[in-house]
Amino acid sequence: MTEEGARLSELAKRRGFFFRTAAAYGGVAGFYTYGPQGATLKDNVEAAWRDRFVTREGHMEVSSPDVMPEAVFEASGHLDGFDDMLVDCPECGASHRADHLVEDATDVADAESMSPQAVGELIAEHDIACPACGVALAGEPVEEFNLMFETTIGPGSGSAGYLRPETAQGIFVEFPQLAEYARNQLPFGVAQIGDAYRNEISPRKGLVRVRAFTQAELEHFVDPEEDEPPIERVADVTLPLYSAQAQQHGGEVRELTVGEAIEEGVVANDWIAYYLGVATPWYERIGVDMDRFRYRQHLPGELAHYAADCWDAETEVDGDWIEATGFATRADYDLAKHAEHSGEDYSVFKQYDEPIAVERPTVDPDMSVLGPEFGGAAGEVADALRSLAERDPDAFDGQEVTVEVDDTAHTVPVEATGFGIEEVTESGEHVRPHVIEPSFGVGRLVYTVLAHCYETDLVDGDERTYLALPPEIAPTTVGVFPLMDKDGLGERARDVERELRAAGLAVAYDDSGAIGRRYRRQDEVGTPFCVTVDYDTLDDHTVTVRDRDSTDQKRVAIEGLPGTLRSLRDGDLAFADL
RNA sequence: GCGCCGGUGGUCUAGUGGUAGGACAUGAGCUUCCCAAGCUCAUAGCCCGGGUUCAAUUCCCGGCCGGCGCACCA
Repeated sequence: MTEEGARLSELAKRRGFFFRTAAAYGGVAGFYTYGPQGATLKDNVEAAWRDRFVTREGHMEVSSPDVMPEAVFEASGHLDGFDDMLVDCPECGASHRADHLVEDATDVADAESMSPQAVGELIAEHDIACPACGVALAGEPVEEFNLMFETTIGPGSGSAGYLRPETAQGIFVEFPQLAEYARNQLPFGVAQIGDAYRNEISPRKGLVRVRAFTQAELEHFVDPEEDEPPIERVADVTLPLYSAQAQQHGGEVRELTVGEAIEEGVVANDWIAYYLGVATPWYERIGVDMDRFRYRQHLPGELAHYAADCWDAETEVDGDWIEATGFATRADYDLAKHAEHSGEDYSVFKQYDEPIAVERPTVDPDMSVLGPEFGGAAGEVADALRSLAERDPDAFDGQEVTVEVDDTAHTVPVEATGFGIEEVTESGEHVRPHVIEPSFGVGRLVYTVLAHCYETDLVDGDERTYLALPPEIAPTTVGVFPLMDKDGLGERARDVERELRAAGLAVAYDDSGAIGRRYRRQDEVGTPFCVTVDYDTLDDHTVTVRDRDSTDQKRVAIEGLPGTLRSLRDGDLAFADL
């Protein structure tokens, strides 16, 4: 780990932001516990997200269980698609995707859907060798590795359940209920902040790749034909865009406004462009250094199979770019899958302005003919006729029509099918919404903010470390100190502390050691303001308020202090204007 | 999952085949009093298991954890 990451994890552990889980038992890779500072910081980031992406957008929020039954992930594709087949080289120990080796060496196109045994046999048949060292891999076991954590629901063997690998499925699966709640009116957005779990092969880099992590996801359901985002609200926001084309041809990040990006077609999807415009000021609001930030478009080969386009918000920490958010278009992939697997209706009914008349082929089979003719199969023949009429009305042009039921052809005189063209009135249609998905990794944002807010400077010749966290997300808003803990100063300071807490402020009280040391303690956890009770306080009921970033102090009357500090926290008042 | 390197108080580290020393931090006290001052005292450590040995924190093996590289990251 390079310097930035090292000093960050040192500070995080020492000051209670985050640390390895269950270190007493040797720890466990890929799991981190947020300490007192970190948990509050994370809460504040989530609150800021909720404010911007739920409350102010008028979306709704849900909270679904972390464990879902197997069927959900069969439908979503995670059960198969989240499964990697690995084969290890006996010589050099390199680990390879077995299905990829087979696809490269044979004309098999979709080895991923085959059984591991079958893939192993193909490796032997085609004498596939280790790409790293050339040793034959025949006979080496092909092992499946699914990135989902499995569990059982209920006693005994129970039924299979999985910890969700993304919070999104908890939204998609409930779509019928949520659409009903939204009174079947598109567009609407459903958000969820919650934990997701992936049994990563190799967790790395502190909070960046972990096995249990918090996502803040928004699924915005839109009518693909009609709905347009309110681009004008964000048209002037500047986006640092690193397009797929730029990545492939040695280009660089381009600064374009949302309006320009759409105009030039750099961001093809207006909804994605809209959310990039919403998100950009938000990152700045929570303390991301926008000079170490970019939007990177997925390369064609990187795209998920359901995604037409995807942009990641990336932040630079330690020389690496961290994927902090994915802005994806998922089209109707998930809703279609759940509709297919569950048999439920994952669409909304869109009423036309005016009902329209349409001609529709219908059949009304004469069962007194079909019954005697086909016996028990008569019902199925009738169904087959109905679906044929829908698909291919021209089939009924002749004297007879033939349908297949269970591989048996049945021929029916057209006049017995009751075929006709009927004029019906349609008052609307079923629309399957498309989904725009901004998906935020909360832990990665917390990590970024800590890294980007880490500052050092000199105060009276002494080096100082402080976290320049925005007051809104700082875990503690104000430190309260008596200049000395005697002559009644401590009691006065306790009064101030109580008053500030009662006003809903996050307060840290500290009376240990010298005043300078207490300032430095609060600096290191990013507390933006400190209030000190001194001898003047006893006479004139004022205190000093000290600003973290400038270390400047101002005298402020105790009366009105809670309101002043709240205004400072909420950004309604700047310290310089005190 | 593989390879290389590593693991000593809360943190950073010194050192050793005979179980450890410092700095910072923390707590108590004195002192000082608006930016990590000083003094005294105190708390606190050799990742886990097995082996070799009279004796293992030290050497060997395995595990766990971490860093880096490879692979992986719908």
